Amino acid sequence: MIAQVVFDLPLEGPFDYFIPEHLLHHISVGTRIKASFGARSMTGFVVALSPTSAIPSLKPVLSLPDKSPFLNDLDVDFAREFSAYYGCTLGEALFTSSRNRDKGTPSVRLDHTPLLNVYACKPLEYAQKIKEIIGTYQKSMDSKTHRPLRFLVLVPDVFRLTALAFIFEGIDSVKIGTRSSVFESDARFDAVMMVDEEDPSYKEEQTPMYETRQVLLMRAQKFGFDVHFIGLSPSLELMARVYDNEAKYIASQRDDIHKPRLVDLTNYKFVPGLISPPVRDALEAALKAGKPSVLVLNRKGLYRLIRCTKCAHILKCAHCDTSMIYSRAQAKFLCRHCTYTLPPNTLCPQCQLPSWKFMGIGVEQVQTELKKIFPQARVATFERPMKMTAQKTQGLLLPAFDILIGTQAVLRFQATLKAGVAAFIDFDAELSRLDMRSAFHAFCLERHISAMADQPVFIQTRNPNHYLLKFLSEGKIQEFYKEELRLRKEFGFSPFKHWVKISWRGASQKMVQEAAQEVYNKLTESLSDKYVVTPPLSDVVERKRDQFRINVMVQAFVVKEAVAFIKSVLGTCKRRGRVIVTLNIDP
DNA sequence: AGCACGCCGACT
DNA sequence: GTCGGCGTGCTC
Repeated sequence: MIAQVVFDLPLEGPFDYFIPEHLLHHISVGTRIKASFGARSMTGFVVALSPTSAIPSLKPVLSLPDKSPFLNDLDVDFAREFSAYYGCTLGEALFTSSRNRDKGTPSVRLDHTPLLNVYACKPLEYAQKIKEIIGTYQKSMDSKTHRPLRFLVLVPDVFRLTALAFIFEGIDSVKIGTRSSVFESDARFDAVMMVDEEDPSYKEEQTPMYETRQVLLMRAQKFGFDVHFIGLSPSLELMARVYDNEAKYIASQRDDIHKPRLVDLTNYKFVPGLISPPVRDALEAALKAGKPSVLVLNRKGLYRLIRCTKCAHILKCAHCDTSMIYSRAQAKFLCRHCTYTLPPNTLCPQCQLPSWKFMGIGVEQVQTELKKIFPQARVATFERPMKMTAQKTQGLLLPAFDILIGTQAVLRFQATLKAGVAAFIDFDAELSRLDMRSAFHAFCLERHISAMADQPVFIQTRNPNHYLLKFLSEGKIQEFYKEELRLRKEFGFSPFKHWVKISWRGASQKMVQEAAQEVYNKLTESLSDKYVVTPPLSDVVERKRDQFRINVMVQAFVVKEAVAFIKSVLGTCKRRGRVIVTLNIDP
């Protein structure tokens, strides 16, 4: 008997191995095996069994690392689908979907049409909502014949993991996990609940760059379990399903999030210009009432640009194509993409002077201004420090404060912090980002900050006629979804059309350019009318950690078709030593 | 991907 | 003379 085996490599395979007599009855599709591959010994997955092989001389399966099969044929089926969608090999798909999984738990399938529910409610009510959903399953359960109920809850980050783990401590019918736990979802769970499914943390940023919601929906279809999405600002992908009657939308009865209050900055001339009079008055009132306030400035609490006053030279990172930023807290210059830092007494490389001018605004300037206006107030700042480990961050607590200034990182306190006043210092920065999702991101941020405050949130803007601000201030949430979906349809974005981003990176700019150009030429030659293909273009950050980056975007109706096409073209292209190619679906 | 093989240039 | 850079090709 021949085992067809795949490895955790960018090689399609499969590779044939003969099964020695003594292992014959222990090997099936999904079994993990050890075998020699080229000059090294590797672990692989059996993806098929065959009596014959076209390869004349075969190596043997050496050993089995597990007592029972690690995965089964259903898992291999799923991995096939996953690899076709995300453009990785079957081996890479099997290894990613098994990496964080308990040993010996191949997937279970039920012939059941999955229920898709979308619950709109506030973060404070999430735990309650999960309990309610569990309650409905307990009610409808046949107590005599049924096994114990089991639920899987997916959360975007460790903060919500620890918060929910605390609430559900000792309840072993509920398993809580982050992104990679999605691969544990199968019919052994009566339902899978996904919290804040629009959160960007759900997107894996390493290959295969999967989107957790997409994987969950793929698995629900394949394995037949119910899915309940719980969140305050469901994604457009999900709402499109709601409008198409593929998912049921259930709004919380007490949907008491206030409409925001717009502060049109063009109506005010105030010095120095960060806190407008209406926000200042509201903060003063909150201070008198002894209530905490939250100010959001979604820029790291640092000065954004450092320029020499003499020669206008801008201080840049030695390894990335970005300007350095200054941290008053750490008292040094930082690069936001790598670990490179420069001491505060750094001289201008051109004129050897230490006379830097700090440009742009950050959390620290707001803090300075507030201390002038309210000298008696306790002002705290919060931002996500770079390169922070999960353990460190979990232990991070807020000091006692009257006014908190923070980036969107303050959202990690949304389950516990209740603010009197909440305000966006510069909402326009959210809207002007070079990203087609910027309006939706701004919408999510506004909804979550609003839900933290017990009075209408202030939005400082110079652009009050932006459609997002119009809809928000009029409380027309569904209208915003419909407009955003209309735009996505018009410009061909998810969920209507999809974009595959092909990225090249490497130390040699020339080699990266050549590699991208070769693929672009072949893509446009062979099927130019079926797909829209953008020419090779440098990434927003041209060089990151000493690597040059170039992207090509391919727009397509059906992701799997486009991915298959792109992979076939990549296969015919010259393989350049130190240029790395990656695919990102709907980046 | 990673490892071997093989071909050139630079050194004890 | 040999060490080591890196381009090429292969892995059942």
